[in-house]
Order: sequence, then structure tokens, then C-alpha cells
Amino acid sequence: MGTTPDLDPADQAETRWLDDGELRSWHAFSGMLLTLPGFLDAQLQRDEDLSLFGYLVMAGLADAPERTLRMSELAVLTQGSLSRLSHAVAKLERNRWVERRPCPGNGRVTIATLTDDGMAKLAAAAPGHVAAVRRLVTDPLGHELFAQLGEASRRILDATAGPGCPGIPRRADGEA
Amino acid sequence: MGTTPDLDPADQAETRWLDDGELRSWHAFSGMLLTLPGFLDAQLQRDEDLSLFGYLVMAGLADAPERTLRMSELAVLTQGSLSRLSHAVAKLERNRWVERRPCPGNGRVTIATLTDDGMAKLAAAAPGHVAAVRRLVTDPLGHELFAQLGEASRRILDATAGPGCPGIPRRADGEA
DNA sequence: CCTCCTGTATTGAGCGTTCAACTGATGTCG
DNA sequence: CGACATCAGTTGAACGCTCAATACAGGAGG
Repeated sequence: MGTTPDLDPADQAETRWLDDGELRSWHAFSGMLLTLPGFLDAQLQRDEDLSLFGYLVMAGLADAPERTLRMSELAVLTQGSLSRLSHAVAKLERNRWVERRPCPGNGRVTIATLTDDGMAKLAAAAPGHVAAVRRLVTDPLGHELFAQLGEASRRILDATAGPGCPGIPRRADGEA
Repeated sequence: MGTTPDLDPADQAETRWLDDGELRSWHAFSGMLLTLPGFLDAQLQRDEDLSLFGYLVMAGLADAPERTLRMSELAVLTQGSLSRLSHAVAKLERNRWVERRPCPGNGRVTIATLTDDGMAKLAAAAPGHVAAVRRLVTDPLGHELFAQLGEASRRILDATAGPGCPGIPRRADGEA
């Protein structure tokens, strides 16, 4: 991306393909990536009419002082785009689990607050969700492997957070 | 979710909440789960007008004998539902990258074949996709951690495939 | 004061996924 | 042989997510 502005066809020949062991790992990983969110989502959706992301939004608010955060802070916390968050909060608001209000003293900021209903909803949803996480992730993995999974996830997040994010059109070069 | 909310003591007794270290791992993991597929999808979508799942479908066919598989086999291979596969293949077929035909001699089976165009498309898309995987996953992780990630993914897949999954009516103890 | 520019958030269109309903073909049993 | 159950796959509606476009508030500069 950043190093050579123009691509030589010769560069394409330098693709480092995955070897056999890597391919096995990749196959398992991509399969997990494709299915696990669906399972976690399905459990919450079925039992609580909540999406996984919606749950994380409410959990983020629950841990915040006054159960209140600016939308942009909440977006960073939940690793989601502002647009995604806005849609999600709109739905949570329809259910009276979250309220949005313009920030007094700074008109372009919106603050979101978890209502009492939302707190109750979260408390109701938490046990089932945690049970699913236990059953599908931490229990099959064990302490050590789960810790390693955490470390791997952190590094991947760093890699995605760094260069060329979607939504942030890369303007490394001299752009008017 | 992580901090123990004020709940009925009865519920708490049955829920094993995540401790601090687990919570850190879970936060990283769920964040990765929520964002990484988007990045991989975005790269393929932008550069090749392909979804990640569509890519995996074509890759699965490319490795099969005659570049042909039954829909249901392909669904298992790609870890996707039959419905998801049907929609995905419908789109691939519109682009002439895959063809579907009823299986001769078994009228309720459909076989899917990767066309020459599809093979070319796959060859064109592969380098960019592998580069993204290298940049976002294998390079930041290193050989050992990536192998552990593979092992963790395998166990999670086993857990989701096994007991009480939505969509798969629970298998009875005695299998016919 | 008025205009332009940036920062914050919302909206709408398009697409992919899921769930449930459905179509047809294949077995099974009376 | 005909009714029924099952299997393999498809379809349509609902929904969530992304991208691009938009609204609107606050500063900067003339």
C-alpha cells in the first residue's frame, strides 16, 4: 500500500502462498470466523431479541459512568463504525432500552444513555450469553489456549486498526 | 457483560462469570470477530466484486475432482447453510463463474461446477486475498501463534458442530 | 456578519444472511 | 399402486451492515 505507489506485475509473482500447515489453520480459522458470530447472534436473537452488537453496545454503556457515552466513544469501544452504531442504537431506542439526546453545550455531539429498562434487559440477557460463550469458546479451549486466542486477537485488531481502514479513505499521498 | 451485574442471587449461582483476564481476552476476541470478516470481505468486494464466502465456494470447487461438487457437500466444506450457499452460487452463476445442473441419475441432487471463467477469476483474486490474510493475520501472529489459533478454531468449530446447535436438530444418542 | 471548512452523527440504497415456507424427487408402507 | 414422509435444494421477506450522501453545529478567515 504505502511503499510502492505503482504496481509492477513482477510484484504479483511474489505472493507468499500458504503452506500445508498454514492452510489447515486458515481453513479452520475462516470457518470459525464465518460461523461463530452466527451462533452467538442466534442465541441472543432467539432468546432475547438482541443482536450481538446490540448487546455489546448496552454492555459498554452499563460500564460507563452515568451509563452514558458519546456516540463516537461508544463506537470506538464496540469496534464498530458510527453508522453501524447509529442503526443499532436506533433499534435499541425503539425498545426503550437506550435514550439519545443532544449533548448540552455541544450541539454536534449526541450522548446515549442506558435506561433502567435497558439495564434490566441486559441483566436478563447476560446469563444466557455468557453460558453460550462458555460452551462454545472458553470451555473447549481451556485457560491457556483461550489466553493465546486473546493475544492473537489483539494483534489482529492492531493490524486492522493500522493501515488502510475502510471508512477512512487513505490519504497518505499528496491529495488536494 | 463482564462485571457481575446486580442480579438475582439464584442466577448468579449458576453463571460462571468471566474473570478479569478472561474478560480482556474476550473483549479482544469479540472485537476481532466483529471486524476481521468485514476487512477481508471489503478487500475482495472492492477489488474483485466477490464476497469472502463466494471466494471460499470457488476455492472449494477448484480443489474438488472435476471442479464439481454436490451443493450439500459444498455447504459442509464451506461451513455454510444450504440456503446461504444457494444464494451465493446463484450470484456466482450470474457471472458465469459457476454452473449448476441437476445430477443425472438422482433428480433431487444439484451439482455445481467451477467454469474456466471461474478458475480465471479465482486466480486473479487469490493474490490480493492472500496478501490481505498475510497482512492482517499470519504476519502479525507468527508461525507458532497462528498454529495455536488454528487449534483453537478447530475446537470452537467442534463445539458449534456438536451439541444443541440451532438449525441442526440435536443428534440423538443412537444414530440410525 | 457571511462564507467556507471540519467534525459529529443520521439517513437511504444495496447487498448478504437467516428463517420459514415451498417445490420436486425419492423412498416406504399399506 | 397410491398416500405419505423424507431429502435436496430454492425462494421470499425481514433484518443487519456497509458505503455514500446528507444534515447540522462550531471554528477560521475575510
